[in-house]
Amino acid sequence: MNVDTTGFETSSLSIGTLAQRAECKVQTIRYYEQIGLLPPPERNAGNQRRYTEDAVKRLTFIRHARDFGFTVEAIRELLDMSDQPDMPCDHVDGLAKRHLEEVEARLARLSVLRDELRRMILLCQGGNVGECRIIEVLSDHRLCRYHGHDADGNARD
Amino acid sequence: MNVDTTGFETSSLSIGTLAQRAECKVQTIRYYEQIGLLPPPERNAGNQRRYTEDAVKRLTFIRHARDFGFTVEAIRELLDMSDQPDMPCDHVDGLAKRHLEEVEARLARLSVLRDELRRMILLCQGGNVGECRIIEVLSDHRLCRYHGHDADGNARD
DNA sequence: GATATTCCCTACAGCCACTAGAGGTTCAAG
DNA sequence: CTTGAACCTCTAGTGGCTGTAGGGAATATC
Repeated sequence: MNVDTTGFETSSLSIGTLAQRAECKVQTIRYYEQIGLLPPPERNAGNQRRYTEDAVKRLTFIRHARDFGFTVEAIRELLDMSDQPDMPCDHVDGLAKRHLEEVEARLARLSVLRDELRRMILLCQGGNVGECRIIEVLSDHRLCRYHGHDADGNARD
Repeated sequence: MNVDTTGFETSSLSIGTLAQRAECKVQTIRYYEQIGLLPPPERNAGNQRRYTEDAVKRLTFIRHARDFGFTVEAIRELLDMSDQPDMPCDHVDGLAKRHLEEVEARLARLSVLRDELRRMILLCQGGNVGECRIIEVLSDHRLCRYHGHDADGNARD
C-alpha cells in the first residue's frame, strides 16, 4: 500500500494482495483476465501485475455474483449493465429472476431425488449383496420412480 | 433381433438398439466402454459392436444409478459389489447413505441461496441500474448474507 | 445390381469454472 | 548477497458426457 506524500493514492496492489482482498485465488484472477472478466492491469518493471482499487471492486462483485450462482456469462452481462447506470434495470431484474427460477427447479429435482434415496435406503435390511434392495432398485426399471431426465443430479444440481 | 428356430436366443444387439433399450445415447455407451464401465463387446465381421442382454442389464443399472446422482466412481464400486452377491451389503448401504448426505447438503445450501436471491429480487423497485439494489447487493460485501464458500451453486450444487 | 438412407466406426475438440503443476523470474527482508 | 516467498507463462487435468469430421457398413427400395 503506497499513499504518497501528496495524499494521492497510487495504490498499486499485487495479485496476491488483490486475491486476499477479494477472497479469491491468484490463479482464478489470472483466469478471469484470460476470459476477459477482468481487464489486463498495468505491469511493473518486472512484468508483474499491479492493480487499482477498481479491480478490487470489480473482482468482489464477480465473486459475490459467483457465490450467488450466476454463471460467468451472466456476470459479464451484469458488469456491462453496472457500467451503464442510466439504463433501466429491468434486464438486471430479469437475469436475477431467471436465475432464481433455475435454482428453484434444481431444488425441486434434488428434493425428489432425496426422497427416492431415502426410500431406497430404508428398504435395505442388511444381509448380503444378493438380497440388497438398493442394488435391486437400481437394476430394475419398475422399482424406480425417479427419472431425472433433464437433470443428472451432479452437474446441474 | 434374432431368435432362431430352436428357441435359443443368440440375441446380438447393435449399439443403437442397446442405446434405445437403456435410454442412453450411443456416444455415451462408447464412452462407458472407454472408461471401463462397460466391457468391450464382441464385434461382427464389419467391426461393429454386438451386445448381449447382459449389457442391457448392466447399462440400465448404470443409467439408473446416474439418475440417482451417483458418480461414475461410485457406480464402479456398486457394479463390483453386485458381481459378488455373497458379500454383506454394508458397503452398498454406506455408499447410498453418504450420497444421500451429499444431496441433503446441496439442498441445504441451495435453499439458503434461493432465499437470498428472493430477498435480493424483492429489494429491486425498478428504475435505473444506478439505483438497482441487486447490483448493490452484489457489489457490497456487507449487504450479502450468503457466502457459499464450499459451494458455487453451479458445479457442485 | 444400383442407389439411397441409415447406421456404425475412430479420433478428437469442446463444455464449465476453475485448479494444479512445471520450470523459471522478480521482489523484499535480513 | 542470499534466501525464500511471491510472481510469471504455459500446459494439462477435472466430470460426464456431447458434438463433429471423415469415413466404412448394413439395409431397404427400385
